[in-house]
Amino acid sequence: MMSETGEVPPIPEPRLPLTDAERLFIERWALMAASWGVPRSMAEVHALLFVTGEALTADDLMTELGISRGNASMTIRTLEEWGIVHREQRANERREYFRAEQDTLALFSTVIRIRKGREVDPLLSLVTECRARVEAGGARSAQFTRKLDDIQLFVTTVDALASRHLEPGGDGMRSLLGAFSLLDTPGGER
Amino acid sequence: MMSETGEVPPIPEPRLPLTDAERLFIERWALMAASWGVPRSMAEVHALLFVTGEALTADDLMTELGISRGNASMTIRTLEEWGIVHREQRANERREYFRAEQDTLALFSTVIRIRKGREVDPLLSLVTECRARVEAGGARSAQFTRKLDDIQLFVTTVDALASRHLEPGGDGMRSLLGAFSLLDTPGGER
DNA sequence: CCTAGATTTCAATGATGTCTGAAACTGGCG
DNA sequence: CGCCAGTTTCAGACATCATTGAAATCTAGG
Repeated sequence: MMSETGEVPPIPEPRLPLTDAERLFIERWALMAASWGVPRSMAEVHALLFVTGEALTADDLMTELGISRGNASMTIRTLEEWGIVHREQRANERREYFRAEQDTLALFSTVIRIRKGREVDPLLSLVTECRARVEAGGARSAQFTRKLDDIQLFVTTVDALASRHLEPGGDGMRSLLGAFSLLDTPGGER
Repeated sequence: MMSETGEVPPIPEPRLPLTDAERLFIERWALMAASWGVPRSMAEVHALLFVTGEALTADDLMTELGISRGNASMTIRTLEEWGIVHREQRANERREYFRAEQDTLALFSTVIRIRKGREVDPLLSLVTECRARVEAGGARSAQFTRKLDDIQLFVTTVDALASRHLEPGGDGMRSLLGAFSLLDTPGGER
């Protein structure tokens, strides 16, 4: 595929000389991913794509990060499902290239949306099911109901916020951060 | 307080007949804890203490949840460090009782504060260290710097919010939820 | 100072989830 | 039609982390 012309093919892929800063970023990003419940190698793949902004092949990922082909494949699929990595096809090229979402705030927005779905939304069905089973008679039922009310208050507020500012396409994240700064300036308490 | 008179001491501990709703709550809470990075048995212990609101002994926890003494001990220590469970000493009683924070929103506040420390704050040192290493010359250095700027914007905003509304003692959580509802009503975009 | 009830610690075990590597699959090209 | 570059799948190896249980430690009372 690169022997097409037969002349001066000395530099096959000048895409990937990483700087020190970039390497550090990848390492730390992967380390943090642990406390996020994200597999290390998945975080590495994403960090590499994110930080370079380049379109890379599966082999680039494998050699640069020292992971297996199978791992790279499955990881990329997941990243794609999350919507933070996209496939690209090059003319006259069989193999696929992968590129990461470059808008940092959109990335955070996506991550938060996914985690809200995993970690906050289930609380709502918890509340619903528990409500269906509290018998008014129980000694602790009043306290319990109050707790359920508070949980629901929390979840619905987060929900409203998310559906307003965290929708897939938009740049709602930036407006959300803006709104927060406004909240901060008045200096209401203490 | 009920064996005071010395007569009819037939029921040693009437603290713990759990209702169906309470049992369900504990089960689900523990299940969700998995996606939170919290050990299952730790979530169970906390859920039991939280949902009943009673002061329970280590043995209560062990028999009700079917966990070992060692596990109960270490788990309680951690919950104590997080500030959502407290020890109590009863007069004329050697063994300790444990009781959970009962204010639901204060609980969420604590959880969010802890997770921010684990998951958001490290981003700041990542940014700082990376900045120290970007050489202005690199081909991608401009893009990289922009990303670092955005990450820092995100972290500092979250930080400001947290230090204003999520401080240990206060009921800042309620005011935060209130502020969010305000944000929602105007209906700025789309 | 000793004893007994209660708690903490920690090495060994068990469970859970990630990663690898080889085999199966896909689709384009000679 | 069959080969080849590339991609996906999956069973088993491996690593990580929670949990146990017994031994060490602690503390109040005798």
